[in-house]
Amino acid sequence: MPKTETFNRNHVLQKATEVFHKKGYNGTSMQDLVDATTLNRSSIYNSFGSKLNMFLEVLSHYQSYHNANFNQGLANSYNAKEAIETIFELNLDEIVNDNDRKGCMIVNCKSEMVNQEPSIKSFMEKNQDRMIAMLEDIVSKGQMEKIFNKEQTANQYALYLFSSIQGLRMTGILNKNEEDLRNLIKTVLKVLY
Amino acid sequence: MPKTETFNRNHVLQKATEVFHKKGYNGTSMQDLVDATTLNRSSIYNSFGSKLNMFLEVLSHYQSYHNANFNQGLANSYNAKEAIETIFELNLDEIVNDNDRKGCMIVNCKSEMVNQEPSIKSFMEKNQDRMIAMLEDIVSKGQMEKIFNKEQTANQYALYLFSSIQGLRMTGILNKNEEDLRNLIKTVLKVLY
DNA sequence: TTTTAAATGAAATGAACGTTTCAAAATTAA
DNA sequence: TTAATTTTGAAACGTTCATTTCATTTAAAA
Repeated sequence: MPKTETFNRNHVLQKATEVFHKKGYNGTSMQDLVDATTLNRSSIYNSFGSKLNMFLEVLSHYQSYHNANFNQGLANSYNAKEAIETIFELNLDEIVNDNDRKGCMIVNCKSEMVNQEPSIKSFMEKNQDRMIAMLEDIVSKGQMEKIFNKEQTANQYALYLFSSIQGLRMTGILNKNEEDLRNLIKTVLKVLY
Repeated sequence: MPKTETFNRNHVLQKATEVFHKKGYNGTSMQDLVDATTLNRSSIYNSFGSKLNMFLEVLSHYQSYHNANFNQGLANSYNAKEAIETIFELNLDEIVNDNDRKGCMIVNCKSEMVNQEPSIKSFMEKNQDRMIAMLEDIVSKGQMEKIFNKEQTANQYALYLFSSIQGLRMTGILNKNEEDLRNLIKTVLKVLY
């Protein structure tokens, strides 16, 4: 009986992601989203409820796209050392290909909205927990394989790596010199071996 | 002959800094600034020209306040190791005392505006150059004193430290556990010794 | 005291903001 | 074809945006 949703929700989210990533939440207007998605203003509100709600979906979309990328990289890794190096390599790729210096959308959003919007704060807390759990898992395996030292706990190293990734993403906004960044990563990882 | 500027420009900048730091550039309205400074709307435009121009002055104000803090810390340091530790300690203090999780205003602004506003990009490039030059100088001294190793150049270590500070500030937005952060800093600095 | 320029107050500018409304068009299942 | 429901278009909502205007008030230098 009903007319079913005709537009491709993922495609719309992708277009919305590009705008939000480029301009940030407060810098993006509803008109920007109408233009980018070529959806009608009413359709956006019908389907997403509000600008904030759409942004939250966009964040999840961006996050799962990233995770898919990471998981594929990790699946192809022989051991913990390679897994960690893959994570940093994927981040490096994103930096080098980020021609308009947008940075990581999740890092940007954390800096823009955590202290303003509880739903975003909660998203970021879960994101951090998940990231650290994943890193801790890898480090832990590396320590059992004696590839990584045990001078600090896997959890401590995980927080260190999480912090280093954020630093790398911030640094990569202005410095996209691949040699510099590879060296930076090398220095970051040295402490594990 | 003329009536001279009666309001305290530094005090006004301080109040404006608090708003911009809390809400970000796009999240701050002219009304917010009128309320915070208790200056008249016209006076703000007379004295600062535009919102963007005021923000640029605010950034410099924030930066020089920071530099003063850092320089005092550095002046009291016996050697390069202490100097670097002081820099991280001062950042840790700011994180722990940042009750509303605003993060570092310069990091936030970099993530919000570098790809949108050329004047901000230029500010951030200069900021980065200055920071790295300062860090390189300290590392270089530490290497001469044989307190730091020479496995990487002073410039490479400086970029690493710059990146680590940004990571620390991003991490400190959600994680303000002092033990965690001290451990993180310890891990960051280990590679130098 | 007069001159000069800055600070103020309050209102207005027009554009943009996020959101709502609702009738018309489109599409699918019965 | 009919009934059900979503998408669309376009306009409008009231609010807020950054900025301008200008007459008035203030205060210091001449």
